[in-house]
Amino acid sequence: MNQYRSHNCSEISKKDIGKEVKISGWLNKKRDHGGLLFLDLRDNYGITQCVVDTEHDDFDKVESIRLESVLSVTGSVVERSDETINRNISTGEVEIKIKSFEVLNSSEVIPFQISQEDDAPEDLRLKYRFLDLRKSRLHKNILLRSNVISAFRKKMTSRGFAEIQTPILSSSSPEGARDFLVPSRLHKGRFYALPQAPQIFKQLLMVGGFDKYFQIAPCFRDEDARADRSPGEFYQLDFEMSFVSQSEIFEMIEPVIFEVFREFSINKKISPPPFEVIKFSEAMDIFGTDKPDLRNPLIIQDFSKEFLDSGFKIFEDNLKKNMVIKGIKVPNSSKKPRTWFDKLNKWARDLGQKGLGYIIFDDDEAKGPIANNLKKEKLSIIIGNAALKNGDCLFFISNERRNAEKFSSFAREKLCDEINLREKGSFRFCWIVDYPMFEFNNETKKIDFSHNPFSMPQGGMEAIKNYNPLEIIAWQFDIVCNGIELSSGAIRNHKLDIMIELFKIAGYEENDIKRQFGAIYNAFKFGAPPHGGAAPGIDRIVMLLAEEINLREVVAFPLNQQAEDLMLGSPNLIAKNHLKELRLKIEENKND
RNA sequence: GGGGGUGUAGUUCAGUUGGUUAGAACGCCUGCCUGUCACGCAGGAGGCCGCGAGUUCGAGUCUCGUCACUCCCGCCA
Repeated sequence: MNQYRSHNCSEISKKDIGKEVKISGWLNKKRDHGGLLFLDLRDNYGITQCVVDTEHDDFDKVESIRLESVLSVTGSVVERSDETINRNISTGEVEIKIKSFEVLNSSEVIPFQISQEDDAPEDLRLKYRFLDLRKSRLHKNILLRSNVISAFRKKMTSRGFAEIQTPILSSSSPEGARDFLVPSRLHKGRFYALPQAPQIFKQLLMVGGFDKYFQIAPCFRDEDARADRSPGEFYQLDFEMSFVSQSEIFEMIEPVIFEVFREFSINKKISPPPFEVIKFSEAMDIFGTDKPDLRNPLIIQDFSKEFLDSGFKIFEDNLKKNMVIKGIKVPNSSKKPRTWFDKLNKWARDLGQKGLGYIIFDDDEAKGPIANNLKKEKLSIIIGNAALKNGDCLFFISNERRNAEKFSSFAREKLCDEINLREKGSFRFCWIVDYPMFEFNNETKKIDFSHNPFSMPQGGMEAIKNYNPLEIIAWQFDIVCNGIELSSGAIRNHKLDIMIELFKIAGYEENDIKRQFGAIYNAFKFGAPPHGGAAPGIDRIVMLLAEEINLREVVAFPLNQQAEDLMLGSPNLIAKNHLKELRLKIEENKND
């Protein structure tokens, strides 16, 4: 028999009545009746109530044990009377009458409550993460994460994917996010970099003939945090396949994701495969973003044409300045008080817009300052094109295209929540496809890669020869769920001549590729198979499944927003001799 | 790098137009209590009101600065 327990804290039941058992765990709660004392013992699996009364010689000692101490209890399993059964816990029909006990490790007074939610500040929770992890919500999240990862492993393995590790000490890449650097002791002045993703390695695995690769891959990016973006590190279900088309990648991964969401969510409506496919350009038009939340029924329409020569001076002037006019129709809003519209207007101004104009449609007529200034025939065209019905409002955003798209996507979300239109209890997946290969950089006035320089352009060399670079579409795609980007992927470019042409467009010479991406350049001269893949973000998937809005709630030991570990105190200062060995010197700056 | 929010007891919060000794709940300590499971009852301890200036007869409250945390923008091919 195990030294510490015969059962865990969730498994003792009526069938054990009369048995002598031993359990160990944390003292979750005490209820002291003076002559009678109840102790709830908690472990990873559940809670068991133990009871002791003054007949026991060590009653006073038990009474004085502090919450969250670890103890083991030996005693007999006793049936509870009907009126004292606790239906909330699995062991609620029985309790343990304590014969003997041992405090295995006592606890000081805890800095925040564990047996009940107490909204402790996050920095305190992070400092005492080992206590925070005992709380049922976080504990469940971390176990969920474990189960999700394990399910992904099984599903990928059963589909013939090989799990292969790639290096953590890798080399800095010139494009993309800032790297974390690791100084080399053996090579003065040289650095490793932690991989932003195993991108190059997985492509080289394809060149190495492995056909189907996956990995639960840590990725490191030295960029600022968001609620859904951990600073420092995060995990992806990284996978890559040879001899596949985009649609075959979709067919492979859709059921994997669907099944995981179905297995690990309760009572949720989940988009079944095949997922909706939306072109990037279409998404930008309708949603103003390439990560639309499809639970939000509102859509964005363009009204630039309608406002030409319309009589509404402000928008006419904007159109002359090459701006656009976007509209969002919102149902059930015409009866909102004036203050509601004023607040929305203020909200828009706070976000740097000139305002948020609107037409109210009620009693079969359009009202409000914009409607009053519009020529009649233009107004009826707008009403017709927006299909306005009584009760609707049509909100307008006017700005330069990029800005208008971005803000209208915010407005679409804001208005949806204002009217409470968001579909509840569902996971809505879609693919965003056909990303442009290049984009025009307004600052440098040059053409840049818009997404991933290693994606295959649709149409291959023909497209490069026959189209304006900004019209070239890449075999590049994202998976989006409820407005969160879960994954991006691509059919990779495995042809060196095409790659050289693409890099030329972006202003690089062949030698630049050779120098910066030497391994790929080399490998693609020796028989690279056509290949492609993607990398769904594990943290975000678990976050959605756990219904958390912050990534830190699904990571066991997260960094805070400033990328510090408040428990270990990292990043920390390094001893002089350690630095010396690495031949590093810290430059003191007066401004620091 | 920039913008917003928050900062009062161990924790969550209240604190009036600036005005006596800064309150409550939970937690902690002490006592009472033999069927609780948010146990109950009584009492007690616990405060650099984030920090620093300033205005004022007087600042938790007003002003400026600063720090911490958080959300967002930039950034994240």
